[in-house]
Amino acid sequence: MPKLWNETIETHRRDVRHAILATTAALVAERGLLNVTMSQIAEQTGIGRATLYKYFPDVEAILRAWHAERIAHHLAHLIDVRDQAVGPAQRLEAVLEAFAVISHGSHGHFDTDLVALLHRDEQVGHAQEQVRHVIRDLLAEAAAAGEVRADVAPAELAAYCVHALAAAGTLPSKAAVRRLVAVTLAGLRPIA
Amino acid sequence: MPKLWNETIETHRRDVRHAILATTAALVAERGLLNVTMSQIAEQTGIGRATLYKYFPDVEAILRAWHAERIAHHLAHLIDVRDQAVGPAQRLEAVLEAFAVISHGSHGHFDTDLVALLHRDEQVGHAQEQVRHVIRDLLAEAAAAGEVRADVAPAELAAYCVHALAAAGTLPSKAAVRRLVAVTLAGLRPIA
DNA sequence: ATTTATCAAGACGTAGTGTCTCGATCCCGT
DNA sequence: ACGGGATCGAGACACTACGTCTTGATAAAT
Repeated sequence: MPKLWNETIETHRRDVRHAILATTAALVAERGLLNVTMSQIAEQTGIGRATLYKYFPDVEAILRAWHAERIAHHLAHLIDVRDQAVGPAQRLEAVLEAFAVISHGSHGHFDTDLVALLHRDEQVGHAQEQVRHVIRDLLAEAAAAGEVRADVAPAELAAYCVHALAAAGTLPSKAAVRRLVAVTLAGLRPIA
Repeated sequence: MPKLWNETIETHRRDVRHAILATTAALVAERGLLNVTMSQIAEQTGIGRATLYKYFPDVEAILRAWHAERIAHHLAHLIDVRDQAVGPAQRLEAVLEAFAVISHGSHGHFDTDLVALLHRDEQVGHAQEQVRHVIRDLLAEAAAAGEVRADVAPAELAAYCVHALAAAGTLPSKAAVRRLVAVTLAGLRPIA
């Protein structure tokens, strides 16, 4: 007897998939990456093991999908924040602040380095690159406007921003996150 | 027939342990974190499975030990670099540069975020904290000398440095690493 | 109402685990 | 050189998880 039926087959599939992703992330957070099995995931999700295998071939595939969804969500949010700001420097600052808030909320839960730990999957790396590209393009705009240093390539500055703001996950408060953004922006300032 | 005997029992134990750590890290790099088993590790190391279980209870314990050794090695190196420099700003710059070089060499191979991915082990986190404390103390010295901004706590600035310089693992060249260090240091500069 | 899709329990063979035994080998201390 | 102690690996054993398959039940789609 299926336990997760509600509307159409399509929404049902989406709901099951989402439940699998959410349950897996929770199990990994609770028990660690190496101590989660397909049997546990099926049981905690409330579906059969055979059903789980119809959605994903293994734990690694589930984690990749979970990560890709989170990155896509973050990307959409950052683009939204970018589009609501005006002026190169303001847009950059708004996006970096939003990124830091995201990092702060995730508390470093394998958000950024999953690619390295799941055998360097190109798809996962690609999703992260999209976020970096948004930031790189904003840096290029701000550099062209003379509001960001132009002696370092925007791609390198984007890597700096993404990693520096990942520290937000280790900070205790929103105020500390704002200071981190200010310090990061200070590193981008044009040289006098 | 034991395959790794040479000198004393103590050196033998150390050699076996080191071989296990090195083989495990290589297997993880090759096959990914979730696809490495105790049976594979024993086989590739050239020891029996029962022997492997005498050294470590599971894969996670091996990875923790591997990580702790690398952190200890990095820490010793950073302290050495620190002690060879003179003056607060010079010592800070020297240590940050050395840290960036280490990050560059590791190419992000689960060096920094293993703690988050292996179920938040306090021991692993503690080892990383020692590195951060060295940098934090250098920041405090430099701030007291007026060479680093004092409006942000040294612990927060240390988190910023460690994460920003972790970007070195994604950079293609030593020159890019040097630019990253310069950008990171720019973020630390006292406000005019 | 019929067709199509999804489902879960159970079975099956496989792989890996974790522990134990035992004979072989080597280091250590005298 | 010898006896004692330590380590070793192969194999056995019972267990867990896997990955696939079958089958009858349930639900959506037409």
